[in-house]
Amino acid sequence: MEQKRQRMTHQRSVILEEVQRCQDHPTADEVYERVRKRLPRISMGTVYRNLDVLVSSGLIRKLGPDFPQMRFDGDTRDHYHMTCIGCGCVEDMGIPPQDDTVSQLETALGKLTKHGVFGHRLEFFGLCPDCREKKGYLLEEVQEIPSSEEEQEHGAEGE
Amino acid sequence: MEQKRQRMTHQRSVILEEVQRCQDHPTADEVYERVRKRLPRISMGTVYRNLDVLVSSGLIRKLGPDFPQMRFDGDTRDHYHMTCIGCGCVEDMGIPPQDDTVSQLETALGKLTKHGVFGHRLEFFGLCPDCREKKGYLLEEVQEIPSSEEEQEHGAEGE
DNA sequence: CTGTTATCAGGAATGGTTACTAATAATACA
DNA sequence: TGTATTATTAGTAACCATTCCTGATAACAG
Ligand SMILES: [Mn+2]
Ligand SMILES: [Mn+2]
Ligand SMILES: [Zn+2]
Ligand SMILES: [Zn+2]
Repeated sequence: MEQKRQRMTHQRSVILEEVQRCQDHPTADEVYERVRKRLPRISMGTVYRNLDVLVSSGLIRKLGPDFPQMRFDGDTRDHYHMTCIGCGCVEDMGIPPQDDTVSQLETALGKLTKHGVFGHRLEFFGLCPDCREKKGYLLEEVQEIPSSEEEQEHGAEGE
Repeated sequence: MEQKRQRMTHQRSVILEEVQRCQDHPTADEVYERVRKRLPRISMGTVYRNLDVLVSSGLIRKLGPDFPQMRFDGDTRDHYHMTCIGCGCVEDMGIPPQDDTVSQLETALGKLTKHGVFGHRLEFFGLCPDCREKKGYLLEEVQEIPSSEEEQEHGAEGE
């Protein structure tokens, strides 16, 4: 399973340039619109394909829904969730959040409020008990799937 | 604009029961499958409609992508983002995260690692400068849109 | 009961994304 | 500098989750 080496096409480099140019966070169709001004014949599929290539080679990052489906929770109390990157299931965190950490976070948030921030969300990624049992998972597949969620954000840390 | 008062239909109560029964976090189609065992003629549209009604009346919660589109970032350095609940844009947080808060968070995370957690994501919600300018926004529309993102999760706090 | 009308089932439409295919062009190397 | 190999392309169809539309049904106020 050797990775086929990839070519630098005109389309790919233009897409990269356009994503890097501004410091905003364009959606795929916004990238498409920008690129189309320079390459009027480019297709949406090419944009999506190259964005993925660029993400997996680390040249850009993907922000976005980790899983596209909405989920519902009959428990309306405040609690944290862990999304399993193995199977995509969502579990309540068995361990209650460290209160001091959270309150520090909220204190920091308070300072940010005057800058327009008034809410946050903290979510966890990991492996559910079922997926943990299927050993070797961590070593094999984990690197592939979450090229978008694993190391993606800010504070995400490897073990 | 008085809200039309809602009826308690058989379908609605069954959907509520099924979401509340287990403590997992079903997707809409999983709810559909469960409900269908009791109401074989129910339709997917009914499930979606009622899930939304139940969410907005506070009986259940919605977890899920706040915005369904992926976004891309040409800046691969670690940094936080704020999603504007007014227009949906994503901005870099002007203010760097408080290091002590983040390190505390990661310390707490370390403890969780042995429970299968090995990553997290922290994102912020707020109003971008453009939307902040359109005053009254906060008072008018904010309550409607984020019935799902505003107070939804764990640590989300009002100002 | 009865009239009003919120809600229903069914199906079509939408939006974002991915998959397929024959044609094209980037690169290794002769 | 050709030429062969094959990754990549444009275009289009398929996909999936969700929303919208319709005439029929049923909840419930009076
Ligand atoms: Mn939960
Ligand atoms: Mn950014
Ligand atoms: Zn799992
Ligand atoms: Zn905005």
